[in-house]
Amino acid sequence: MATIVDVARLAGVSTSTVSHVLNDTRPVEPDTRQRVLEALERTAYRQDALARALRRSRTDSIGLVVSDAGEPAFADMVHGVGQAATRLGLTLLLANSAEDSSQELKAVQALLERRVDGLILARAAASDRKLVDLIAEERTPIVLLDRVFPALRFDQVAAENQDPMTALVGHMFAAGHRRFCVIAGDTRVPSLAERLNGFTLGCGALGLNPDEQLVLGGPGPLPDLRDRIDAAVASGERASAFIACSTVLAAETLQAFQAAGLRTPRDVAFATFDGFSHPDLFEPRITTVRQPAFDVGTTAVQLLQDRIRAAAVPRRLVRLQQTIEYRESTEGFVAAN
Amino acid sequence: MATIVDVARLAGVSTSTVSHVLNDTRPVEPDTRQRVLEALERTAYRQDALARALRRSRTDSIGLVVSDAGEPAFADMVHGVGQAATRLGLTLLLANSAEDSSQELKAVQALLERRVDGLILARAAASDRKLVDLIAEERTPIVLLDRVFPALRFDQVAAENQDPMTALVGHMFAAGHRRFCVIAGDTRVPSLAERLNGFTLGCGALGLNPDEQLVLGGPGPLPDLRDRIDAAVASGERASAFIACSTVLAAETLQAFQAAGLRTPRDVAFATFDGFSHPDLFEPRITTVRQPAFDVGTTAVQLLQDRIRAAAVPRRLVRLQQTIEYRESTEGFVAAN
DNA sequence: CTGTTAGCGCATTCAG
DNA sequence: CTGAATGCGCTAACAG
Repeated sequence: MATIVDVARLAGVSTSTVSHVLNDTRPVEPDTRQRVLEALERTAYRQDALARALRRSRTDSIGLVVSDAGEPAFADMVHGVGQAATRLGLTLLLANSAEDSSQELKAVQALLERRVDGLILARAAASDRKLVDLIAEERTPIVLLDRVFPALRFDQVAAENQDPMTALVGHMFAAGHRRFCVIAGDTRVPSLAERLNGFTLGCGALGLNPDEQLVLGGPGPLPDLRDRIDAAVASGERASAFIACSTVLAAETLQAFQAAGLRTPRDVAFATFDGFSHPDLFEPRITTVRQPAFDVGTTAVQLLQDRIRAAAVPRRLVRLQQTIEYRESTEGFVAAN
Repeated sequence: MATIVDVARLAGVSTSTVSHVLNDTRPVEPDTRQRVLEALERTAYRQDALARALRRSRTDSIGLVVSDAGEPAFADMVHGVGQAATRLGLTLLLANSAEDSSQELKAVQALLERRVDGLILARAAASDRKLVDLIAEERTPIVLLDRVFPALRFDQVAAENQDPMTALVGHMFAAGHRRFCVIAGDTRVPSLAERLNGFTLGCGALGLNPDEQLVLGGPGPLPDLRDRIDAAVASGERASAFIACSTVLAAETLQAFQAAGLRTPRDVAFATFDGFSHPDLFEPRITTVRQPAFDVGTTAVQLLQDRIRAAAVPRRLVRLQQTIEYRESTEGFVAAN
């Protein structure tokens, strides 16, 4: 590859002049500029972003590490981050931790070694203690995505989780439901904990006996989750309404329904967070609390960019509103009271 | 940040020794090594991948540019590429061209400037002529993903598209269908052209009159696609079987069915390529030609890695088999002959 | 308006 | 077994 030296020699100027026409960073006499331009052309010169970054100590790149690219909500966030980055002329370095704390730590270190200008991080359910220490001391700007820890000093973005859940419970209560089963998953994940919290609050406000509500999940992975759901579905005291707190949990629940020969909404009411694609094309049509995942992604980039350009701006925690898409799966129940 | 110089000073050795213990690239006396290790620890040294790459002229990173991260098949491929890259210790730089030729060109240039060791490229439907020239002359290894151009000299990976379509037509023919509508989309995309080709071949082999088959699509974007589908659906001479060649085309088609009050398979048979997630959880259950998208991604990385390590290996074009998942949407038709 | 030069942080050759 | 010195390709003082 041709370097700036080759170009300078061919144009009969100094490397500094070449650099300055490349970056338009100081005035250059029209005809010398012209000569440089031609030399650039003739040598098929391509800038070396590495050398440039080393010298300027800025890479114009940002890193993104997500805990689970499999979930559709994350896929949309990644998409949003990518688009926003492109729009700002930033290259995106992507790493997937697959919910694994050691992979996550390695990924963050790798991105930091590559001197990304900033980092967007959706922490795994259980981060390595080292990771927490590492990012706490890190000078590179960091934005937390989706999995929000208000106690930490970072800029953060996530959907509003608690209130929509409360509203959802209210909606189903109004339809006559009194016994709920909530498939909560691993509540070490903040978004899931917030959703469960909204559930509890909602029940309390409605005067429901919390003990009668079935909660599947807690602070840790639930290896026999599917069995637990099956049991809840088969129970003689079965809840009339089921709420899944994420797409994967929803899929498990629907499978359990199917295995038990239950249909929605005929036999049970059902609603989920995040949900599936094309929800109106298929049956059952499921009431879904939908987060603006793409926008969560673009917002993360925005926060990061602001932080990169002005370290002094106050820390921000942005919550984006979710939308409840009401569909048939929560309709048609008649209270048995 | 501490540099190698700081570490060397603290350990009382030369920078070269530090470098050698870091990379384990020449023998070092046990106790000097120990001193270096301690100094590394005390300074919280972090290697600078930029400087390292500049010096070694290798970045240990690969670039991926996809034409449409929205399609679920691409999302899976990205996932596969990411996982394979991680496994090989490569960082992934991701860019999305959004099917736009100028964005695509810019993305490729940006990645090349960052001196990726290799590039995986799912070309947009209509690439800029400049892009074609650029990659043709490029020395950086390149692998073509999903959108395959056998005439080009690159390593390439894609699913087998033609045969499964032929088989699918045969399956539906056996069920009694004689009039097909194929929603083919933009046939400048090789995978779509191959699928359409398989359709034509399949019809020919079955003695079907090609003129009676309705083909929606061709070499270019079809802006009024949905209108055309609606017309095909409303036609008095409506086909009894519809085949969509991609997920987005399938979604359009299902919407058209819905708008016309048609149900699958009661009123029309339907099948699609790529398809939707959780196909057995929802109705209609759609016969789907499913490609191993994740594996397509990992294979691309494998080919690229081989090429990076040995430029002389012969060029390879890998086709991965698709699976036809037969479901209700193509059952239950009784020939009207 | 332009050229000379000193590093950015590291790997690596060459001496010792 | 170790150190000194060079340069990867570029930007940005500084000097003219």
